[in-house]
Amino acid sequence: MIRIIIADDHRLLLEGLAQALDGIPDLEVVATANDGAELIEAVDTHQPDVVLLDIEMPKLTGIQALRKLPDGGPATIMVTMHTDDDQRRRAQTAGAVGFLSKATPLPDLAAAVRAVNAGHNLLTADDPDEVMDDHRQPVLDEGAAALTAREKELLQLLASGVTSTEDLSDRLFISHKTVKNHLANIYEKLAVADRAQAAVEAIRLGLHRKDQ
Amino acid sequence: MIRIIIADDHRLLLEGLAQALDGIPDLEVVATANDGAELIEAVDTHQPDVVLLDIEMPKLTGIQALRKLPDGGPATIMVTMHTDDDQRRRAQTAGAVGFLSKATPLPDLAAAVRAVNAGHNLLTADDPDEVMDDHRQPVLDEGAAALTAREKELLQLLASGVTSTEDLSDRLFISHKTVKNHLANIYEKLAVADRAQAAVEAIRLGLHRKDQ
DNA sequence: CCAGCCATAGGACGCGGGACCCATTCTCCT
DNA sequence: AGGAGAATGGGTCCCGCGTCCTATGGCTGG
Repeated sequence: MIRIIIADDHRLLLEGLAQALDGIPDLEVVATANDGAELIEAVDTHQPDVVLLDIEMPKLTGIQALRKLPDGGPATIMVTMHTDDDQRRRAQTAGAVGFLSKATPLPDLAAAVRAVNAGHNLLTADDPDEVMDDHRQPVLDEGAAALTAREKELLQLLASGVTSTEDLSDRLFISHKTVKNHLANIYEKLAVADRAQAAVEAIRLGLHRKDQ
Repeated sequence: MIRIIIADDHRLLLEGLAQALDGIPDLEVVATANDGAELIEAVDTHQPDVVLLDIEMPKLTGIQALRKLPDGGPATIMVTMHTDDDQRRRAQTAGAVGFLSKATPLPDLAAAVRAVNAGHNLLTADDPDEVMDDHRQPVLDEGAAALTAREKELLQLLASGVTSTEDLSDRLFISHKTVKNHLANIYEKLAVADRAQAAVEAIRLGLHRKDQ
């Protein structure tokens, strides 16, 4: 479990990102900070593995806060609105080991967090993309990866509250028997015993939202 | 359930915020968009109740996208980095009914979403703060509010994948019969038909993580 | 004090769900 | 050409689940 602190003065980003990262199995957000001063205190209190730090912040800017962090402290990734080579250099000089835009997709951020936690410096690496790729992990476990398209459709319905064989067969335009066959296959792949457990698992896997 | 679409080119904010809002029982993020063009399409497809729209976006700015939305479409709240009276006026002229900084705390955003969904215009209201305060608490279904402590315990187990009457009675140290009585009461209060639907509903209500 | 609610427990009943069989048709990959 | 897997549909069997009804003890508020 990688322990993370996020610092950003934009609370919507801060609170949203905290919840999103917490939802990733191997990541844990132990604290959040609204400005540089709070960050210094939170790092001291919680001793995180990784810090995500916004460059633009009131009171103490990200770079200033970064300089105040102890040597040998947490690996720090700067997060910024506009990517700017000049700021990137200053971040590196101040001790950052990563530099990402706020336009980065969430899985990339997660990969970067794992990479710097493993000791990599994404700012000095020969091939940062390759380092990142090495720390991507499949979102789904192997059971879920083996699900067919039709089985996912059925799971989506289950997770949205369509639970009876009758309703499922109506929605999918197939017979009761076929629904029960699909369900039996799903139970085996997800290692569950009944449709209630399958629904819970489907939601955990994020299959309840949007198609595909 | 208030159906929401979020548009922002900063994916960390977009994906984080989407997950955070989805965690609120009466809110549902039905789609996200990375730019104005995607937003127009997503609104057409999903017909949301409320749109959260970043002002600064590539291709089509928030204001431009807002103008392209149909009259009588979703209530739109502009979300912006730097609060700027000039932009606020332009947003209002273009048809926005709310205007918030990205530094707004999450509960305030949720309150604003509920307020505009209820027909309020936060830009023209006499006392916007009072309108917001009136919508601060999530409107939980009355059924869920009527759940007893024991029923919530049972629902937590259900939502964590303990689904058979046998397992439930073992975990709660009560007889099979009592479990079935509790379940029947839960079904009535949540207006569901079986334990699979109850599990889905329990997760939606946020009863799956930590106690209380 | 007693009415009302909650948690507990039991009995009886009918239907649906899950387990284990099977077959057919397609598509895709080798 | 052949094989693997996916999607479809069928049959049987039995236990579990959901429904209805009843009952008792404990707590609480009017």
